[in-house]
Amino acid sequence: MVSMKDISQKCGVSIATVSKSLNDHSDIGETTKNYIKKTAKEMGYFPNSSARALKTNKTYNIGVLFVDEAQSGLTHAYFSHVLDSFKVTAEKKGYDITFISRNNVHKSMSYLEHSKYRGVDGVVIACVDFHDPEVLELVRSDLPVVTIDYTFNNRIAIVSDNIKGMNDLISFIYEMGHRRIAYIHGADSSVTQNRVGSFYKTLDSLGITVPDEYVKEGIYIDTESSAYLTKELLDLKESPTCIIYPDDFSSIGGINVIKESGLRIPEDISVAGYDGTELSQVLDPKLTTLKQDTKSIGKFAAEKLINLIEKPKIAILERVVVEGEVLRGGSVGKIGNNS
Amino acid sequence: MVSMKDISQKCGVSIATVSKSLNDHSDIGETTKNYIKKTAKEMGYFPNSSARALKTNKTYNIGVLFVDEAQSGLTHAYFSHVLDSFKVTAEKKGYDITFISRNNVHKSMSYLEHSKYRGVDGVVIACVDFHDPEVLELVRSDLPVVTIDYTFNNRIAIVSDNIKGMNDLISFIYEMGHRRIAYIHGADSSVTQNRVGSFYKTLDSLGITVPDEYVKEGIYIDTESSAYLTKELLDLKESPTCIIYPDDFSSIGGINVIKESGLRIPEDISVAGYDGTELSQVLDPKLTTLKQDTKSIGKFAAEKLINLIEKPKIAILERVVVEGEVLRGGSVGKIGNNS
DNA sequence: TTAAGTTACGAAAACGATTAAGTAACAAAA
DNA sequence: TTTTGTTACTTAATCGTTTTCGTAACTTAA
Repeated sequence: MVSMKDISQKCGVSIATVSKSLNDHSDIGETTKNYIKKTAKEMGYFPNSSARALKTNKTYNIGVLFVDEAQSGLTHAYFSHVLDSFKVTAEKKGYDITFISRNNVHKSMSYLEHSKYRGVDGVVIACVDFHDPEVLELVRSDLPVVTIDYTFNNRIAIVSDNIKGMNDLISFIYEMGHRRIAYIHGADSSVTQNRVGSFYKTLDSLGITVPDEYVKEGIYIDTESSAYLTKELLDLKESPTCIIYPDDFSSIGGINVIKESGLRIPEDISVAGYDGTELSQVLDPKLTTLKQDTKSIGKFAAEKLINLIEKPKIAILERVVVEGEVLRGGSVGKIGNNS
Repeated sequence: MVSMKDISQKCGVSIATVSKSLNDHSDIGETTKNYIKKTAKEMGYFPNSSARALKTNKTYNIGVLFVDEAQSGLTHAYFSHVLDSFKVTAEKKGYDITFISRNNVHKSMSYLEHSKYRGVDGVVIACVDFHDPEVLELVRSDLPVVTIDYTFNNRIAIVSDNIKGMNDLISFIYEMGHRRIAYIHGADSSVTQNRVGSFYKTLDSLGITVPDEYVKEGIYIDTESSAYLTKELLDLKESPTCIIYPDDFSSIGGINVIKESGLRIPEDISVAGYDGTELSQVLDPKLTTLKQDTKSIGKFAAEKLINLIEKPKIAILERVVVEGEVLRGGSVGKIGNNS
């Protein structure tokens, strides 16, 4: 690789002059500056990021920490969409992204240590177990951090509005005439808590009391549990007219069970998902679901994090709440005037 | 961060001694070595990767280049699985991964330049347009490279065995009694060519002539085109008894059309996908598909690339072909003895 | 006793950049 | 004319490592 030294020799100036020219310092003459820039380009110069990082303590690299219960890693539908948007936004601002993990050969390296080792300028944390001591260590460190879908006291957070999301979803289902609404939710987490809380609150404000049997704990992205729990719901004396699933994918488990028992969707029973993945829109009938705005979430996360990195004084500690949108698929049907 | 300097002061030795101790050089006494290692651990020392990279020209960082037609980025089902496996394997060997892209703020930076700028030790290339001049520049460079699903002359390649895969898939379908088999394939690419080629060859060797109308060019991961083309197939005077789709996801488009036209799967018509994603296994009936061994592909890619990086002399130029497996779902039904 | 060899460490240069401080050369002000 | 101020550079230190080359101190062989 061609270095500043090479350019300085070719141009007959000092290395410092080259550095300052390329970084547009004001104390270099216009002609020299242009000449150097031109030769640099001609010679195919690109800065050595390691050298620059060593000196400036800035890597233009952002760490991504993501671990989920299912170890689905990058294949996680929701996260991969958020990450993709994050990546695109970050790259536009000159940042690359690197994964922070513990698979590392340096077994003893914690997330924080890994981050410091790589010298990332900041870290985005998503979908992990936020009670993990190592995650807490990272959150409490002096590194710029934004969290996704979880809020810490002194950290910027980007959260999907699960409360409004669930409220909107249920309101739509209610408007369609449903009064017996069941909810198979995912494993316990702050996201789940918000959704479940909102589920109860919304129905309560609509004057509906939810039987205990209507709320069941399932597993995210798991069709077996959703299938099993759906059976339980169908076997109830008074079974629900609509079932909400933890997410789009797991709704398929329920849908299959429903069809097997000879029921039709939405004529006999309605179903709804959550996430608004591509999948939900190709099912037949289309799945009614709450589309989380993964694009905005990823974009905001990147913007806020980079802002925090570059202007730590000005950056404000905020909690950005990103609203979703109800996708009114045909899987939730209209029920007669039995208001 | 604590540096070698801090350790050297605490231990009363030179920086060189610290460095050599931590790197297990033979010219340091056992006692000193142990003492230094112990203090290093106590002080929470971790090497500064930038400094090390600057000096050694080794970053323990691998670049990942992935661009697909659909710009689906990380959300690409096949690729995200391959990448996840790649990532896990690489991390186990102490390598982190960084994405190589062109979204970068340094607009003029090519893939190769980006790679050199970041100083990645090697690059894995997948699913991109392998005719892109920039990709070629990278492939022809002096950087260690492995490609996935495409073979260059002087490069290690890991390829999914699309020829055998399609052969196996069709053989199974044939065994189930099908003789009129249609194939909606994806956009042109070497992967597609292999599959289509194998499709024709296999059927030919089974003594079946494929009518031109049975082979249609669709789009990967696209349900609209698969739906549209399925309609065309159903409208034929002599429509196929089985339709193979570009991939699992797009098969849904076809399945919906089939159901809408009142046909049952597999009683009236059979369908098959390709990939073997989770999705294929939760459809009802389960989709018959060819499961590509994404785990092995990612793992091999990482292993071969790291081997090439660490032992460039010994590493052999090979083309690793990874076989898939037919998942015999219920979507392909048995047809009577009309051999 | 002396030469040669071994062991265990240190000094210093180098990787490629950034930047504070210094310095010529020249112009403008007093 | 002298002082002061600009402008346009250069020098040199520095970031945290690695590594080559020395070099004491001690051991062994002659």
